[in-house]
Amino acid sequence: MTIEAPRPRNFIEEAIEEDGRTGRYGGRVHTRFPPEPNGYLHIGHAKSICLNFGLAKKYGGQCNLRFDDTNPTKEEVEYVDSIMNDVRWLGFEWDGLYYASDYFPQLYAWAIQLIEAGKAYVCDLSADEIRAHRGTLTQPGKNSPYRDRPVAENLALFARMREGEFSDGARTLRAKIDMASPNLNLRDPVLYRILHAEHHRTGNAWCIYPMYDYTHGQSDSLEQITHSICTLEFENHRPLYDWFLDALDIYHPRQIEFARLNLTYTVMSKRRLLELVQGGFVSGWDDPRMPTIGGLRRRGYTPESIRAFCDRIGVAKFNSTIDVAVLEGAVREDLNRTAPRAMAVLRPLKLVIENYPAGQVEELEAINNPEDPSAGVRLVPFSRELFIEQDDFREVPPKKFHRLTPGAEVRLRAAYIVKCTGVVEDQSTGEIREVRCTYDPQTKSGLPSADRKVKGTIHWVSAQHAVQAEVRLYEHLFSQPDPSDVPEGVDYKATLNPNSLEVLKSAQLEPSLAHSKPGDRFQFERNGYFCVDTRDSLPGRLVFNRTVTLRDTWAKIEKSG
RNA sequence: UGGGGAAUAGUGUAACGGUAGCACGACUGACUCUGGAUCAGUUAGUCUAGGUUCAAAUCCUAGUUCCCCAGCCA
Repeated sequence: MTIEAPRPRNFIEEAIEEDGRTGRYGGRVHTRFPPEPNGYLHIGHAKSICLNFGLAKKYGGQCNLRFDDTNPTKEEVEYVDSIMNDVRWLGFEWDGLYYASDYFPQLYAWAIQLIEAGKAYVCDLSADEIRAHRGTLTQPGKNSPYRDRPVAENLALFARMREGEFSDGARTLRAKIDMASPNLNLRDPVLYRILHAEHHRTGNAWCIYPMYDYTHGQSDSLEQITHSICTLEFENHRPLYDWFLDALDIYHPRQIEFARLNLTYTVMSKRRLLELVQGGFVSGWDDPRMPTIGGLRRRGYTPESIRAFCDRIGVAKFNSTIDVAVLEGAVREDLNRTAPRAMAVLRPLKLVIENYPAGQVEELEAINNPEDPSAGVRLVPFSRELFIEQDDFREVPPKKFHRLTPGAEVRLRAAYIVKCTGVVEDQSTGEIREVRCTYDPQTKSGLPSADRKVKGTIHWVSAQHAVQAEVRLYEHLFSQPDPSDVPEGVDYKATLNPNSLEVLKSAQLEPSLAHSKPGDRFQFERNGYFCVDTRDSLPGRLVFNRTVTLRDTWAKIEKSG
C-alpha cells in the first residue's frame, strides 16, 4: 500500500489505513462504484465516484464499475451507456467493468447452498401477507407458515420458480434469520422474487431475480472488493450484508457508509429529478439547470471543477447540505485559469463616438487571458458605432456608479477613453435610443499617454462587426435553499424559481466568437463564464449558456445601497 | 414506542487527552485597463447538564435535537 498523504483525510481513509496496518486485506485496496442503471448520474453520484476512484488511486489500488442491475423492470441500456460516458467524462477509468447480472448463475447456486444449509426457504405468502407478518418497528414479526418447509421441498419449489412455473409474486425465496430482530432487514428478507420480465442483458434467461441485499455483498466478494463504500441509509443493511457472506463462508469485504451529498437550491432524488423532466419543468435530463452530470456538462462545468468540488466538501457521516456557492466557486476558479476572454454585450445599447471618423476601422489588440500569458492576444475591430451593456450607462447615476454617465469618462476595454456627451431619446417613448460620446485618441490602449486614471472600464462590441447570438442565463432551479421546506400539503415544486431561465435573443458578440464550437468555454468579460450549447447551437446561429456569473461586487453594493 | 446513526464559526470539514485549524461565504483595505483575478486583514464555533483529569471537542453519565429502517426498489 502506498500512502501519499501524511495522514488520512477522513474516517474512510482511516479505516483503510487501519486495514493496511493490520494486513486485513493483504494491503490491497479495491473499491467499486455500483450504480443501478435506472437513471442518469448527478452531482451526488460524482461525490461517490470521486471517493471510490480517488481512494483506489491514492492507495495504489483498483476501482471497478459495476452495474447493480437486478431489477429488469426499471433498468435500461440507455442508462448504462450514459453512466459509462459520465464516469469517463469526469476523468475516471475503471479497472473492471461488471454487471451484477453476470453473477446470476453463481447467486443461484449460492441460494441452493443456503437452502441446503437450512438457511433459506421458499415462502408462499403474498407481498401483503409478508408485510403483515413482518411486524412493526416496535413489535416483532410472526414466522411464515412456510418457514419450516423441508429442504427437499424448498429445493424442488425453488427449481420450479426458476423454471417459470409460477406467476409473478406467487412465491419468494427468503432467508431464515429472525422474525423478532429489532433490525427489520433481518426479519427473513426476500432473496429472490419471481419477475417474468426481460432483462437488458440476460434477456429471458431468468424469471426470478435476486434482491439488492442478496446481490450486493456477494458481488463485492466475487470481485475481491476490500472496501464497499455506500451511503448512510445502508447502515441498517450492514448486518445482513455480513450475514450472507458469513452464511456462505466466502471472502468478506468491509462495508463503510458515508453521508450522501445534498446541495442548496436543488433536488437530488431520482424520483424528483424524473418528475421535473416528465412534468416539463425543465427541458430534459441534461437541462443546464439540472444537477445531473449531463446538465452540469452542458451548463459548462468542467470535470476538473467537479472533482475539485468533491475534494473540497469532504466525507463524513453527518447529514449535511452543501451551499451551491461552493460548486460555483469551484468552477469559477477553474475557468478563471483556463477560459479565454471575449467581449460580449448581452443587452445592447448603441454608443456613437461623435469624433471618430465614420467608416474607419481599427484592429485593436486584446489579451486573451490575463491569468495565462501563453494564451496570447487577439485583434478586435473598433469603429464609430459600438454596442455597450445597458447596465453600463445611467442617465442619473446612483452612488458609487463607476460607469458611463453624462459628462463622465470611462475606458472602453482594450480601446480608448470616452466621455459621454449626451443621449438620443425616442421622441414618443422617452426611451434612450443611443448614447453619444467623444473619444480621446491619446488614450489608445498600450500608448504611454493612455495611463490616465478613469473610474471604470466597460466592454463593448463594434456594431458593424458584431455577431448576434442567443444567450441563456440561468439561475438556481429553486427559489429557496431547501425546496422541501414547504408548509404541510404544499408541493416542493411550488418553490421552483420562475426566473431560473432567461433567454436573450440578440446578444452582440465580438467577431472572434463567430466560429466557436459546441462545448467551447469563454469568459465574457465582466459578465461571467459561458459555453456554446451542445444541443441547440448552430453555425451562424450560436447559442451560449451562462455557466456562472463573475463575482459581482457592484451588484452587492447596489443591492445593499 | 424498537433498532441503527449523527451533532465543531453562516455552510462544510479537521483536531484521536495537551495552542480549536482549514476551505467556502461575509466584511475591511491594497492593487487592477474585467466592480473579475490577486494580495493583506477582520469576523465567527465544540448540542445541553453533570462527572473524571493538572488538562476534555476528545473519556464517563444523563439528557436534547436531527437523520435512517416496517418494497417481492436500490
